[in-house]
Amino acid sequence: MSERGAALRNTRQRTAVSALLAQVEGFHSAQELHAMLRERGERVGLTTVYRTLQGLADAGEIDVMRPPGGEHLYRRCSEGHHHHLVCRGCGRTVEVAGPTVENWADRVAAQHGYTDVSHTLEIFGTCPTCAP
Amino acid sequence: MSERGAALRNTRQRTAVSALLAQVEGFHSAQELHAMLRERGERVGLTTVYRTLQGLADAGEIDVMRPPGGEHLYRRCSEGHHHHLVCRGCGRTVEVAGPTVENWADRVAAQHGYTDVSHTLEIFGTCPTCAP
DNA sequence: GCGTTTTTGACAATCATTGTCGTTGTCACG
DNA sequence: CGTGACAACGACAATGATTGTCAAAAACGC
Repeated sequence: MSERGAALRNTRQRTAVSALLAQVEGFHSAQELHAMLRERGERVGLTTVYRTLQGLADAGEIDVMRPPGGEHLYRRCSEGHHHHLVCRGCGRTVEVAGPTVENWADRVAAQHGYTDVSHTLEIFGTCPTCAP
Repeated sequence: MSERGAALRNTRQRTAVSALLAQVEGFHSAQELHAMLRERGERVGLTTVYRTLQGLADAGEIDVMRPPGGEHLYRRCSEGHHHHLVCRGCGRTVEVAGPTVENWADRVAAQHGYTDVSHTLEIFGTCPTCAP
């Protein structure tokens, strides 16, 4: 077990998960994605779906959101750093980029002497469609 | 104040949890807090600790953080809205308030027609002490 | 092809959190 | 001060997402 380059192998399952993520909209839980794969006739184990998603998340190819509900949600997102504006009602998600926040967070952290800074930010609200 | 029906009753257990939170520093999980109460000789059920913490969180008297690790962490914080700058190494936490972010988040949400906006923000970094 | 190494996947295990429900303590009102 | 209604407690069971296990299968380099 060398810590050296993982050298990820191309497998049918990994391809299937990536392909699925490229097609679906919005956030989905690992279990949902697993169910979708089964509907499509792809035989992929739930364990593998979890591991593949973790790998993709580590590689920065997908975003992970951990809503209060409990399940982790995954989504294929645009490359750059960004955040999410999520509707409480229908779950519709908008990607938002904010240099303002990035700078602010970095500056505040620096003021306290913190280095190697990262942050997580989620905005929740009610979208026009779901408003009463 | 109003008729807000909760009508929370004053119980020994609730007092104990509040008192403990007023004394400890930093974030602690429900299980940790429960263990501390037992050490102090307070007999409080784990279920009650969970429910009390939830109640306090709903009432806005404590903050909840859900780190990737999985456990929910609770902490008694200052009243106003603020965020946390947490050290990855030692967990030391600094409260930071940022009108900048609040305004930005509200504005962005409004631009997309979202109402009833809230947000969560955590900043992670390495504090001076833990830096190499 | 061949052997090595990674990956897979069915299943069990983990573990924080929530539900249950009979008992107990509080508080309001008489 | 007594009493009754009802919230809160708490031991335990249940839930359910995620992770660990490990033999079997697949991929890749040669």
